[in-house]
Amino acid sequence: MARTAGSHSQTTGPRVQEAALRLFARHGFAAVSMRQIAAEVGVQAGALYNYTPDKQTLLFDLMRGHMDALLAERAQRGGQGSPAQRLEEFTRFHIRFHLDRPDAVFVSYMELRNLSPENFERIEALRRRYEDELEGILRDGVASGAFSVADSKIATLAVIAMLTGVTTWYRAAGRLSADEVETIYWTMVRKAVAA
Amino acid sequence: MARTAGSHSQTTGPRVQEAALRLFARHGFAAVSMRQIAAEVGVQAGALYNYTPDKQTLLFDLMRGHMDALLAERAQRGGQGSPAQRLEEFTRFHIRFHLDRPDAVFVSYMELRNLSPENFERIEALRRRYEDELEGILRDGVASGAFSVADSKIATLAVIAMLTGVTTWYRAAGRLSADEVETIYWTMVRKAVAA
DNA sequence: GTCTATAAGTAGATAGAC
DNA sequence: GTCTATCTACTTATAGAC
Repeated sequence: MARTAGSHSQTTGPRVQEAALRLFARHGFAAVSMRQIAAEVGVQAGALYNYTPDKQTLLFDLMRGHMDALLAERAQRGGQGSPAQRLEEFTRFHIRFHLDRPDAVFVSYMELRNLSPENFERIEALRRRYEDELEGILRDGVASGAFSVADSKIATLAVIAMLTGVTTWYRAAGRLSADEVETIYWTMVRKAVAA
Repeated sequence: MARTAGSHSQTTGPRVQEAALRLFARHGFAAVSMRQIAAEVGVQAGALYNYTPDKQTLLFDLMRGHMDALLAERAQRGGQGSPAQRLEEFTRFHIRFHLDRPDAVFVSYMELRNLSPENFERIEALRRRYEDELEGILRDGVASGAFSVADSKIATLAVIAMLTGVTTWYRAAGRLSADEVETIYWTMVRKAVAA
């Protein structure tokens, strides 16, 4: 039987990552034991060490994978058009990307404290690259007179905080579709930075 | 020598709470042991149990204390004036209150997962009361024609997420005073919900 | 109120059989 | 590649001396 399109891999490596992501999101990195992850996958704890040298690296790999996917998808969608068009595209992309990966978002924002200093710096560098793209859009809009913000860096962080907050309350089964949510947030972002 | 005004209590109970708050904020509830808290206070681990029945209750008391202080300060400042005036007051209050207590904010938003189900529900009820006040302001403004938002509940959560985000980057030693930050955020909030 | 000592259980990680 | 077994260290919480 052919593998179902879009189904998850049946090999153990990816299943370890999926189980760890789900458990870390639900209970927190420090509260989850390697034995719990192993039980979720259906192997014994010792077997996990075929796939990660230690628990810290497992966390780091999850977070780096999330940030890499975020930046890779941004790179694909070349920001074209006016600042307002680019801002709308960024806003809708950010919401959609984050709603599609609630566990990865949760872990990537909540478990920064549990990264070793070196790993923390690597993740922060990736996050800054993402923020810099939004700040560039805002700066361009200010330069062209389309936008007005007192401080482009603060506006960047404010917009991202507002948009990322969707993940704390959105449920796919709720009264609003992802598309409706995007439109509501885009209206607020557009007005907040308007000239 | 008289006790310095505003100095912390010298009794052990409050010092346990302060140490726990600081350590939970820095490393996370699950990653901090009772021994670490005791070492920070300067006693042995067993002595902590004179001040809390268990670690879970210690966390809950910290979070309830934070929410109680938040609601108590709101109750003092009766929301008077036009919706726009009340929204500005709420915005400035929220930023100031949260910047004054970075550790309590961090713990209260990050450690919800580590509360027992009963304790989680109690904290959530307090948080909803706070959100409801902002939603009331937004609803009143929409009714009077001063504001325009597509969905008052989503606008409430979006504004709070944006404002609370300040705590992730603000440093008292940075280039902006708390007052300047308040003004920048108020400008964005005002425009985002403007009619 | 704080101490020392300890109970009873769990943690991350490794060794070696299969 | 997975298992069982194990090492060492640490966990929360309690008991009883002072």
